[in-house]
Amino acid sequence: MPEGHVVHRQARELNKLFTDRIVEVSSPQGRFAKSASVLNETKFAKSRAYGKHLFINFEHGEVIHIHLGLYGKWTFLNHTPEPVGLIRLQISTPESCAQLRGPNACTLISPAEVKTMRAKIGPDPIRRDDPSAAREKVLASSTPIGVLLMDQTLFAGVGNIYRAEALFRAGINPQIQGKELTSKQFDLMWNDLVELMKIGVRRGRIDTVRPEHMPQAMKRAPREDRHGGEVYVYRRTGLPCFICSSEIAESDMRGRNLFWCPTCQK
DNA sequence: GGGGTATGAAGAC
DNA sequence: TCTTCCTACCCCA
Repeated sequence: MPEGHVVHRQARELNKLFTDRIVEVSSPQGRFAKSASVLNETKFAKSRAYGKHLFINFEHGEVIHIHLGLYGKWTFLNHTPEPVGLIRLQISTPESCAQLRGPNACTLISPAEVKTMRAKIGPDPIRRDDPSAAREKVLASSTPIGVLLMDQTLFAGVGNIYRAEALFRAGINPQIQGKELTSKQFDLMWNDLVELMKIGVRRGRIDTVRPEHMPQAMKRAPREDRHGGEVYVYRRTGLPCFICSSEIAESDMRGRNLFWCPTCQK
């Protein structure tokens, strides 16, 4: 259940384990079996992450496109066990094994299709892409900024947690239209995402609480969050804001859970 | 054992 | 805006 930082980490891990290695490729669950058999015993070239999309290149130009969706998950092991659960894709060498479960997408695509997909992926804060085009679109949009932040053509790799946390840190109400933001606010938020997501890639978790608010954050109930990081608002509904003590609010925004502080994000 | 939930996004209306 | 897809895990009985 990843946002962009996780996918970038997975791309690195796959490269570490398999780049330039002849790999076994299989699909124990069967749904990717035909493509897997084409790639089996060929050389793994390189994996790359763009936003939440992962592309794996093989020696003869074949590419696997993977999108984890809500449930997708990679497991990395130093041995190849008997399959447990539904494994869509397994890549292995005698020393390493990567198992993919529950992806939204796992397909063999052509270089031309890679190009088409890449064109639809917007600037990625982790790749330090140029956000100029996204800035222009956001500042002209009558769509709420909370919706725009989830638009992968504008903010590739940003998901529900980074959305909520970036808006909180900027003191911006999620309902505000894109065009109500100033250029400066956009840049501050973009640069903040660059920083937050860089930390996310390094640590493998989402931490957004500034040092001065950590004492309040550490006082919370130990079971309060299960996503692993220290955050201001994500899944803290009804709990006191670390800055103003107001209750964190939750609502539905276009089918996704939205969290914010009604006081700090007027 | 069943129901609800989840860090996502495409496609049908 | 709604439905669908994909899987594991948690909570409750």
